[in-house]
Order: sequence, then structure tokens, then C-alpha cells
Amino acid sequence: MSFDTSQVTADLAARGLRLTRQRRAVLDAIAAAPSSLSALQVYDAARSRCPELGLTTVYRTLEVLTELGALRRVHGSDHCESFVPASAAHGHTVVCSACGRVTEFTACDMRGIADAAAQETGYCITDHFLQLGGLCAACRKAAS
Amino acid sequence: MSFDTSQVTADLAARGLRLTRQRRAVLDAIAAAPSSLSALQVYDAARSRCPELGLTTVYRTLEVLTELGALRRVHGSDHCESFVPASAAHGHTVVCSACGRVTEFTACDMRGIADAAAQETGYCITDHFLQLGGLCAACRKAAS
DNA sequence: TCTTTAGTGAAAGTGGTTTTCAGTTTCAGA
DNA sequence: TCTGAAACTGAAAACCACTTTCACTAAAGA
Repeated sequence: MSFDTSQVTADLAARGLRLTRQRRAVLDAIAAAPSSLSALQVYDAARSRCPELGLTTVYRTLEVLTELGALRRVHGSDHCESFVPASAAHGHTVVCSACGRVTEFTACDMRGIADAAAQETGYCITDHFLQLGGLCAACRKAAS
Repeated sequence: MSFDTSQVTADLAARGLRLTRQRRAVLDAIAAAPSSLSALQVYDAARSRCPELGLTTVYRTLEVLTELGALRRVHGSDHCESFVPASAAHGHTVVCSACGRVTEFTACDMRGIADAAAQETGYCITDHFLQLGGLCAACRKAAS
């Protein structure tokens, strides 16, 4: 997975922000990772591309890019705040329980479930957070 | 919401554990709360029932009870680790965006979505984490 | 060039969570 | 009723992810 740099640059510019070398390193590190990365893991990975990068900048960059929609937060069972590239405007993630790989999917017709939940609880459902777990194709192959 | 104490006691006993006064205080505090509580909030709430309760014990108890299935972890947008009673073996939560109230619902037929995601990603889907957001009946009434 | 603002990293600070440790409580068996 | 083992406890210390502060640099526009 890689980023459409010009899109990110434009999104940043629309807010008066810039795509610096450091931000680029953070984006690249996350794009190159096979699974989701925590802030500290991003720091480690991005420093091979930009050694003078500071941890402060990583945290700031992750926040900016998430707000921009270029990244998505993933809740893991071990560490509950890690990041993956967000390619679609609205998408969800599947996490492989064996290798940790994170894949995005867009098919999420929640209407049936939201309706049922609304009826059961009396709530007016407005949003949802969904994350699936399972085995990726490679791990399934390796297991059999 | 209240706990079936004998059930919790039995579940603990099955592992050679006991339902102590402190653990009881933690359970009661969570059962009495209208919304999900973080560890620190549990500590505050439970100390009114058991003043000598220590924070260490709260953390330990939350872990034990979650593992036991008596509590469920909820991921919030602000603090990503808080706890609610788990009444059903498998259930999900709806969080009110206005007042923070957490309600459980059991209607979750994920087959359609899991199938679609499997087809899109090549994963074999085995589990899911779903959390809905919206307005509870009371807040909807108050808003209109 | 000059000015302004975004952006940066090191260091210090913060605060939630875990670990350690020296006890206390509980329970089964003698 | 004792006794020993194991569960259980809270205070204090340690840990560590994350945030704040601050002096500075880089870049864009006038």
C-alpha cells in the first residue's frame, strides 16, 4: 500500500499545512508496514528514513494525518491505538490473528444491524465502529 | 443492571478464586454506573463502598473479571479502555454520544458483512468487534 | 530581503498502569 | 482447633507512553 502523495499534500495545503520530510517519513513507514503500527513502532520505522526525526513530531504527525483522513486508528487487543493507511473515505479493517496483517474493506452494509439494535435499545444509531478478525489468505495456506 | 453474584462466585471458584469484599465493591460500582467507567473512575466509585480499596486491586480485579466474562471492555473515542457489565455471552454495545450511557444489544447477525468482507479481502473471518454510536432515548427526547 | 507562521526536536513533566513486597485473609486438611 | 499453603491485599516505587514547553529552523509570501 502506498500513498497518493499529491492528494495528501493538497489536503494539508487546504489547511495551511505542509508535507515535510518528517511527515513524509511517517507516511512511508506506515505504508510500508505489513500490519498496523503503534506510535512508537512508527517512530522506530520512520527513523531509518529520517534519523533526526523526533518522537514529538511522530505524535503530532499521526494526529494531523488521522484528522486529515490519510490514516485510520485501529484498536488492537494488546495495544489499543495503532495506525494503518486509510484508502477509502469510509472503510473498516480486518486483522489477521496469526500475522497481524491489516487489510481494509469497504463492504459494510450496517443497516440491518443498526435497525435491529435501534429496536432493541431505543437508540437512534448514527455511527459504528467495526473491526473483523480472522486469518489472511497467506496464513490460511500456511496452516493447512 | 446488577450482577448475578452467585454466578460470578461460581465462575471465580472454578478457577480457585474468591469473591472478596473488594471485588464485590468493583462489581457493584460498575453495575450501578449509567455509563462505562475507566479504571480510575471505578476506583473512585468503589471506594465509597469500600474505602480501604487500593488502586492496584482495582486493576487486578478488572482484569480477572474481564477474563471471566463478567465485564466487557469498551473502546471510547476519548479514553480507550473502560468497562461495562457483560450480561450476555456474546453482545455488543451502543454508546450514547450525548450522555455517554452504554447499552448492550445482542442482535448481531454479521454473516452478510463477514461474507462480503471475506470475499473482498480473502480472509477467513472468525470474530468481530462492533460498537455502535448514537443517541439514547432520553437524549433524543431532550434534544427535540 | 524581511516578516510571519508552520514545523521541529530535546528535555522536562504528567499521569495511567504495572511491579514489587511485606503483609493479611481464607480454606482445606491434620 | 491448629497449621500450612495459596489467594488476596494496599502502599510505594518503578515504568513508560504520551504531552507540554521552549528555543530554534525552514519555508512561503510581501
